Amino acid sequence: MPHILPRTFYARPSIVVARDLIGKTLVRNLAGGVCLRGIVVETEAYGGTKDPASHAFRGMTPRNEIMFGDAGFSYVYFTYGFHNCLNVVTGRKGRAQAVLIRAMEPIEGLEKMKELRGGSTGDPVNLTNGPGKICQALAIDRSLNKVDITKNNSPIYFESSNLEQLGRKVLKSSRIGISAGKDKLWRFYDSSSPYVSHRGKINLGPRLPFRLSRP
DNA sequence: CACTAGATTTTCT
DNA sequence: GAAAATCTAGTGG
Repeated sequence: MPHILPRTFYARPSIVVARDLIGKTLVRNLAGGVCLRGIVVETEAYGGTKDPASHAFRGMTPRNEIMFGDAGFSYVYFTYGFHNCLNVVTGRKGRAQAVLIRAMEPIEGLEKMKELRGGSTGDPVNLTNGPGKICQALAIDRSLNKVDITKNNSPIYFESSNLEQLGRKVLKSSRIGISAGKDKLWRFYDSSSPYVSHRGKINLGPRLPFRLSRP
């Protein structure tokens, strides 16, 4: 039986949480009882004030304040004038660690996701193969910043998945889109998922068919 | 398929 | 004032 990931899951180093979130289910409850779900296939870990790529590198600001709080809360930020990105706060209070959710495989509510993404996106993979795309497909914006993601009435939470054990191979690489801290291999992804972002540049491994075709 | 320019606005220096 | 944890459309091979 799937269960909501508790705060103890998040209260560990971001690198561990990022790795363990691969294969978990991201659940987004919309108003009106609509539920959207997807399997997490790509994440990135961000350290606190010691990580030059982290928003917390230069200390606490109004934007990153939630990173300095307890684990198990959302950190949603807006960037490049267009896009929102979803993170979960991890580690011990004050450490300011977080994990960026970069890609997922949709498993429920695909029609609603398409609609939120503005209709056809060409290749179905384009629905959720990037941090900005996930937020658009799941209707996530800054109004969902600082949300407790360990409650079953939360608009966002993660749960354990029956699909976790389906032979996923988790690989790691340097993080994407950053200028400092590229030496750290803190990006984790399911090597066989077609939904992983930046395929072909960094990712090796075969592009398998849609995972939903599996039992 | 590979590469890049351009969009657009928040955030912090 | 500059940079940004990105995306899309467009070009060229």
